[in-house]
Amino acid sequence: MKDNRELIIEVATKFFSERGFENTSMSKVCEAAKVSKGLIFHHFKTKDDLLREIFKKTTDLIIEINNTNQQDYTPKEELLELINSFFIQLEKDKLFFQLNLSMIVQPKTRMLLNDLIQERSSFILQSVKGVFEKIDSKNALIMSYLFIAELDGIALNYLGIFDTYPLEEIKAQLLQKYTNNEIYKN
Amino acid sequence: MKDNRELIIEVATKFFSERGFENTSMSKVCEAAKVSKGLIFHHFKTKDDLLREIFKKTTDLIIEINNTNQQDYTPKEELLELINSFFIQLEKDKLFFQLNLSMIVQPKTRMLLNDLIQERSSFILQSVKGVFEKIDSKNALIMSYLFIAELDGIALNYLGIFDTYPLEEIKAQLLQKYTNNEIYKN
Amino acid sequence: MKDNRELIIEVATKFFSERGFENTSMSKVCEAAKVSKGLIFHHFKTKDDLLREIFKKTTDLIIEINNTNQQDYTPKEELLELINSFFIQLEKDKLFFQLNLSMIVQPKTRMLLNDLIQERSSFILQSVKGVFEKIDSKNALIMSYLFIAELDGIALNYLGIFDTYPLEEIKAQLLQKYTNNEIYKN
Amino acid sequence: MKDNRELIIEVATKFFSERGFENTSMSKVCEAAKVSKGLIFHHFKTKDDLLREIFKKTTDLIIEINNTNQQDYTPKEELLELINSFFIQLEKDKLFFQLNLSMIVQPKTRMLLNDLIQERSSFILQSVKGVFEKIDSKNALIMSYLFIAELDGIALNYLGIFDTYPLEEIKAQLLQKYTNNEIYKN
DNA sequence: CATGAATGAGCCTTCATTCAT
DNA sequence: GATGAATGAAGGCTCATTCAT
Repeated sequence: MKDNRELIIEVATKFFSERGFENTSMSKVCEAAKVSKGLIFHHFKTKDDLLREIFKKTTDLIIEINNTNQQDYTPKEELLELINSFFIQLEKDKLFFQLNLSMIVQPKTRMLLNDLIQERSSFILQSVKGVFEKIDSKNALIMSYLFIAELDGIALNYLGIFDTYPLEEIKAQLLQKYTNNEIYKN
Repeated sequence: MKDNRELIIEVATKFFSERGFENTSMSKVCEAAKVSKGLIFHHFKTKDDLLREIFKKTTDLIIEINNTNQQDYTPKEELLELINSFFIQLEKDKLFFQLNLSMIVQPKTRMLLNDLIQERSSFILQSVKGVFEKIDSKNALIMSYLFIAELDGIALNYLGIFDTYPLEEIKAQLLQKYTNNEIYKN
Repeated sequence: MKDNRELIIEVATKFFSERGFENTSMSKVCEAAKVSKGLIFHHFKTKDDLLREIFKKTTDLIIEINNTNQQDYTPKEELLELINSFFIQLEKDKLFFQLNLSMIVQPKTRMLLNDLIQERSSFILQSVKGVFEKIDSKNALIMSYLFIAELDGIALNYLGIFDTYPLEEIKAQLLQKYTNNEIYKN
Repeated sequence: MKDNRELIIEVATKFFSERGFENTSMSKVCEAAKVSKGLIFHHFKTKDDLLREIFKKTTDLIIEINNTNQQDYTPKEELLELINSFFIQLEKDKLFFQLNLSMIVQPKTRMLLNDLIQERSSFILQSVKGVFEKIDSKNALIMSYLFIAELDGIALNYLGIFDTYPLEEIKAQLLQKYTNNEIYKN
């Protein structure tokens, strides 16, 4: 039989993604996981705890994805690889992005997860900055911020705002833009 | 005496921004507006209704802000003006952005507001595209999408992700980028 | 323009019949009658008042129906006429019976209408007894009670209990029964 | 300690009988049962659910009462026994009849219980028909309908319409009527 | 590790009624 | 006669959480 703790996390992640944290009750999670109400509180002290556990897991996943492309690429190749895997992931697992956005944007969950969010974001920032620095850009930091903003904005718009979003064209445009040497000259 | 309906909207907007829709109870709104519980349902059939009303108001505000800069600017000036007013607004009224992001990102509110969100976004897209087209860019549409994503991503990161966000530098970088002729050559 | 007071009574009667007294709100009545909330309370001090007014009206109607057949019939003909018009009315206006039954059976409405119910029932009892007495039955009173019970029971079963109710056959049986001289011999 | 679920049913049955379904709040039931508000919804998903549970229980009780007289009676004795136990029960437990009538007559509860009402009525009809068939009456079905209507009408009048109801005399009359051979000759 | 009865606060909503205009 | 804003109590129901077993 499957590990119950893991099962609960799985079900809760799915529910939090689809309906949001506030709109998912512990009871519903129990029901869907075919687990007693007592058990969920045995494994996670509170609902907030469960959320934090889930956030940590998604952070691990993000790091894992980013780590795989640490090969013997040139900096620019690294960048392209980053963009590439971002778009692939975005198309493959919308719910994953949905969950992360909503955890960050919802006032209550942001407060709850504040420390973990900071940890994760500074990791990502450093990671991206590492790449930009190698391209010898004078202002690697600012470029990293903008790069991240661009990708996050694309995810946001793709998921929440535009009914039809030309993901492919945008990806192409982005790839071209970061290959173009002009933008690094300032 | 102040108009109660308007007062309720004001208070609710503030609460929805600060704590989120799900985390704001109608009772709390009534209490803060010093109004009876019945009255809120006299003016708005449901809580969802109240949310829609608020979303419509923020859309109006967004349109209003964008309309003021339709003067005898050159296209590039228009763009700079757009960026400028975005950053000014972002710093001046974080809650306004917070509210809009969370309404769009929260699964439940997004569902509730879906039609209104589509309306608003296509208005914004057309509006931005109108500017890019005048700059004679071959792919005004894609550039518009990217431009919007960039700004949205900046708002998202500024509000939710990074504790310290170098807004000024980013703005400078952005202004420079969209003045630079290079990016329009493709 | 139609008289508003009458209009309200009409709409309320319909709603009370279809959904019951407790399940009909004054607001819904106002809405359906296209009348302001204030007006309904201008014409009827309370909801209970409105109910009593309606009950009185239905009593008037019942009396009216029963009075029309006070012609130069023989007693037995009178009885048959009574049965006849009961069945005709039952088929023609189920809601009318529905309303009367529910007003009498619902604890709250019965309490509210108690005096009016007693008035009406004793009128009906006297009316029926008047007929049975002429048939020279020794126990006209008991027969009247049973006669009324039979009709009420038929209405009750027809409306509420049996999905398919053989109203025609039952009517035939009843007509025959009260023509048969045997039942009067005791 | 007593079983809480059963206790809730008991209290609710009493309240539904005395004040009607719509006029009994879940809170009142909880209060009277000395049980938390949450518990009632733990055992019964909704108020409607609780009602259905109660209706089922009263059906069981009705069936149970009717089953006890399946002894070696002649058909006519069976009938008299039926009448007898009906009147005994009617005097002993007015509330029981009150509840059943109001559940059937109230538009909302009838809708809610429709399937269960049909089930119960057809059981009773078959049960009564079984007796009349043995008396070799050509039209057992119609007689059964009339018999049931008569008893239901008596209950209705006794409980709801007439302040003073000569139950004893009516019972006597009824017993005599169904002993009399005349009524079976057609 | 696992169950599910039990709690009590809180939520959205409805409703009869009042009152100033 | 007529309107509709305003009230406040009450209602059904949900939910995170606890605890005895």
